[in-house]
Amino acid sequence: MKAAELAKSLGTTADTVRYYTRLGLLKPAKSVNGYKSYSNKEVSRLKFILSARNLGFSVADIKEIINESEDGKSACPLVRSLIKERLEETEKQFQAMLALRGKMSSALSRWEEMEDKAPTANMVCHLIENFEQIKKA
Amino acid sequence: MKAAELAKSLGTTADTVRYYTRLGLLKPAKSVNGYKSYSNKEVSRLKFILSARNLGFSVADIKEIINESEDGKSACPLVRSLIKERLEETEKQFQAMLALRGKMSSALSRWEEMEDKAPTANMVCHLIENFEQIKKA
DNA sequence: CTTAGACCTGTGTCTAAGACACAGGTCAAG
DNA sequence: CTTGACCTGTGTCTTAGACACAGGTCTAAG
Repeated sequence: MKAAELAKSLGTTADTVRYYTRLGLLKPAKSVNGYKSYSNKEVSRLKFILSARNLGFSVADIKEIINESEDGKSACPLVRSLIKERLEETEKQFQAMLALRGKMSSALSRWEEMEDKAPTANMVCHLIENFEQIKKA
Repeated sequence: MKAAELAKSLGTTADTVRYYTRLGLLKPAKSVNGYKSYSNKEVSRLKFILSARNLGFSVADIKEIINESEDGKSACPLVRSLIKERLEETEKQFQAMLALRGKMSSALSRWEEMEDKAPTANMVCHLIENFEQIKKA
């Protein structure tokens, strides 16, 4: 099985397959022609990686998880602790995006009623430069 | 004014100042000793950049905006159209994060009641591997 | 004047997770 | 045997700075 076939069978790209292979998450055999040859084991391995990515784990997390399981240990405790961390990060980013979205949207609606101004020596764009101040007023 | 002074006066880092300088957004004079020397014009320029970053513009956007204004044109139309784009992107990312947060949080709570399992030949971690399926059941 | 130490410099490299470019290899149809 | 479609591995690029590092500057003490 070639990289592109594996990729297509799981709905991802050959570049992604090659990336995981470069990192050592997939370990294909070298086929005769020098191409990498992926077996059924790689299919389920990739399926696992994609599921984990989908749940918010980083590739580094996944590497750690796989290493643990390859040592014969249960990865479950690690998995639980990692997702706790990732969820906290996600929550922070989520709040940040929420705030940003509000700011952007309020800027957009305010700016639609404001006139254009030419730049001056100390002003690039009055829309941006006055935004925070106006807000306070 | 040295990079670190400029940075501190606006609550950012010297690395950030140097980064913007590298990109040509700040154009300090060369001081005698070879260090870069920032004037008051750079202070207001940096203030502008930080405000724009804060509103969700990318550094590339800001470069574009500054170029427009340095051509003597009003950057306002560009600014409005850029923020519209950025807001749409932010909205998409926001929805994605919302969904991800929900998925992660539901995974976490479910996994806390599930037992550890040792890995098998075709299973790295049953928590992850069974998550989507269980959800459907 | 000298020296120590604190602080600063510019430059180069690193990050995540692939996407993209590219020179070249493979392979089926003709 | 050749054309063309598709594939390969490798190297570089992306964001917005952070960090490392060898060395320069500057102030205070001796």
